[in-house]
Amino acid sequence: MRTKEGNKRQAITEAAIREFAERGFHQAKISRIADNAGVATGSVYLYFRNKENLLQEIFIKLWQEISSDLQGLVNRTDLNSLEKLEGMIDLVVDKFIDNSPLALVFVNEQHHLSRQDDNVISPYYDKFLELGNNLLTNGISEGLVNPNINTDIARHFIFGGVRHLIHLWAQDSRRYPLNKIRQEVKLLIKKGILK
Amino acid sequence: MRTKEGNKRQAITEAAIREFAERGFHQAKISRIADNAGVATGSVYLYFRNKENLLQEIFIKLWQEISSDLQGLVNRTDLNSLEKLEGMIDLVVDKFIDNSPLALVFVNEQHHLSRQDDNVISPYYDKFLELGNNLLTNGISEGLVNPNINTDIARHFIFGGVRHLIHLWAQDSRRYPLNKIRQEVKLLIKKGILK
Amino acid sequence: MRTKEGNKRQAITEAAIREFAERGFHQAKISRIADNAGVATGSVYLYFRNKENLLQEIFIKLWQEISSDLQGLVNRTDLNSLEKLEGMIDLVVDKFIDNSPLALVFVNEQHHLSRQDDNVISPYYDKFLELGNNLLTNGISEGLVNPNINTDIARHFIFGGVRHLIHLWAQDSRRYPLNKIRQEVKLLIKKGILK
Amino acid sequence: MRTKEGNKRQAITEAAIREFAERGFHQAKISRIADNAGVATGSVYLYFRNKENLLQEIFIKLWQEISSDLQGLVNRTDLNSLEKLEGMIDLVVDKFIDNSPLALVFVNEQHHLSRQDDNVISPYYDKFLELGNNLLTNGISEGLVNPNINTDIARHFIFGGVRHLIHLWAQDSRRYPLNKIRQEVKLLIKKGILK
DNA sequence: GATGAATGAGTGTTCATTCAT
DNA sequence: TATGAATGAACACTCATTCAT
Repeated sequence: MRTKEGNKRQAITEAAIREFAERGFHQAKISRIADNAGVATGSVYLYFRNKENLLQEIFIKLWQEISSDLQGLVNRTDLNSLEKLEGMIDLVVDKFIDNSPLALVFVNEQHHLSRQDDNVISPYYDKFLELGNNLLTNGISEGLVNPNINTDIARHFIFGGVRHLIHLWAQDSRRYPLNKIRQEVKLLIKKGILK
Repeated sequence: MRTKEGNKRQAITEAAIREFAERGFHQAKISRIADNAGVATGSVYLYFRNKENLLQEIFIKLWQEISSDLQGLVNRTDLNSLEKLEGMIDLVVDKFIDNSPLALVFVNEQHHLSRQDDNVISPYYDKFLELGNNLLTNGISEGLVNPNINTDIARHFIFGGVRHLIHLWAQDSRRYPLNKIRQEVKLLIKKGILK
Repeated sequence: MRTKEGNKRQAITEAAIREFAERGFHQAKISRIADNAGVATGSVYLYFRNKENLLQEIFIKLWQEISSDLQGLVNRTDLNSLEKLEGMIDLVVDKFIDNSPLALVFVNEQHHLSRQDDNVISPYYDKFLELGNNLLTNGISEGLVNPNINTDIARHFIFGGVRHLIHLWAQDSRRYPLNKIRQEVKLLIKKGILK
Repeated sequence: MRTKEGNKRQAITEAAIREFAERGFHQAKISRIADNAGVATGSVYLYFRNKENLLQEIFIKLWQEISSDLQGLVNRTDLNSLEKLEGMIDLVVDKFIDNSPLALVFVNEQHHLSRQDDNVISPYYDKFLELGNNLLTNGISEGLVNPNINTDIARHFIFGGVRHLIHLWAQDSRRYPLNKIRQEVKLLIKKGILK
């Protein structure tokens, strides 16, 4: 069945996410993506410059959505820094909860992009992590966060931990349910690991 | 420059680590690895079955060393669970501290191997993480660790956080010095993020 | 020179026959076949699975044609066994008479295929030789053929003799003209070697 | 076990015959030949110029032996032309009867040599076939052989038939016992196929 | 816009041959 | 002579990308 006109770009993107998730960027074949999207091989190149760009666009869209959601979170005045930090975690988790292939791409293929010269997603990424920093810094001001921690490192530690747990979920969603992960991470942040 | 006899395997391995770190597995060229190792292209195949196996052997050696160091740590009776947990972090950090290309390979290319049928490193990996679990469980018994945490998730959270920080260091060792990372991670575990 | 559209498979096949005839299977280069066919190297793989399969398809086509011609011969009721045996010789000779490279491939490369697991041509080959046996057996019944001969061995003897003579012709068509070979073989079969 | 000194050349030759018979010239590996001969890879090159030459020497030795035996046959005065023709068949059959790998090499790999510029075996081959011609010609003079046949073609027909039957034997010695082949071929020559 | 046949650059791997020991 | 580790040329095959239709 031919995909509805105008939906081709979307269909290609979705097929690409599944292909990249399943095989990794280099084993992914444009022709298979096209097949699964219900379009001709050549049509992929009407919407995307090349294979690299196809991956890039997936990340751009993902980060734009995260970024947009983030804006709403930042603007809320009814939440303190800790609650906003939790909000960030929810936001990321919710982004993947019904799209585990996207999670696998997010976790496994980001380093392909950072290797490129024109790292178009780093602005989003940086902004995201900068907010993490702000929240931790503000949290210190608000007396919520331990003032002895290095906020730069702490945010990356949390990001890395969450990223890895999302990977586990995407591979084995039974053993590592995303909602349990979300809950446990918040607990770890709030209560710490030690007694 | 011809490499000293008997060092060829080692020279190839080291050149491969640099190549894999710099370009990633798929962009890595056997001929460039051979060149940089000072051997002929064909010589790579005297020591390694194929490109995949070359990567695999790098991981096997790395995990064997970690595993061996781990054994010594486990057997110590002068350390409590928390100290052993810190020891695990030191152990990983020390493994990479003078070999940032190896760190990049470790962080970026592990998923190539897990995709393979004969995942020869997962026994090491599993054992490593199992120890993390044991230490957290024992830590609870010893009254050191917060009994409300899910130890399975917590160990992965810590592993992911450390892994991500090592990646940052390997890319920008000035901004993220490994010793600072080590110190901050221990602090985060001990004191938690919140006040 | 670009080959007319739709003729590519045919052009590749013909170039392959010439290449295999001239150099033998292992010295044959896909890139040279493609060049001589006026197509790109990769295009060979649009039509043939691999080099082996390219040879195989040449044999399949050849044997299918022989098999088809054979069917017509078998069904004729106006010929006795001896005349049909002569018909088989004509049939084989006519298959090669304007295609000596094909003859060389037929004679020199058949053993590559028989070495393979999926010997797709042996059904044709077996059927062909089975008919030889039938004709000799019937010939005995009809009182035309010497009843003391072993028909199984005799058919192979004739086949081998013809095959070898075709080889000679393909190498030196002046000294061993195909029509003369055809005529002499029939004479040898009919009159025998001895007086 | 190391091969007795001075026997290395022989051991290599025998291993090569087995290897060539089993895999064909191009799939044959020098290193495997050396292994099976109980010598080092490099040692093969002490006795043979290269792989091609190794095959060549096998054929030279074979044809020299045939040639030598042939000499004895030619010189006999107690045999008529027909008996000498039968003697040629016996001579060839006896050459292979306890060495079927050699037969396979003889049948399958001869065309590798003819492709070469310096066809060192063709003198032997030509001499052998020339004798066939002489015997048939003399046979005509003696009133034994059908004077209407083309002796040039007839000798090749017989040679090709015998060669093909030897191939069958080498592949399936039960179904096509060499002594039966010998007997049937003589019968076919003497009595002809037709009644 | 859409197609998919055609392109051809790129590379992992093999193995005959060499040569330092 | 003998070794076997080392060499490096050679090539089948893949697949991202193009372009005539």
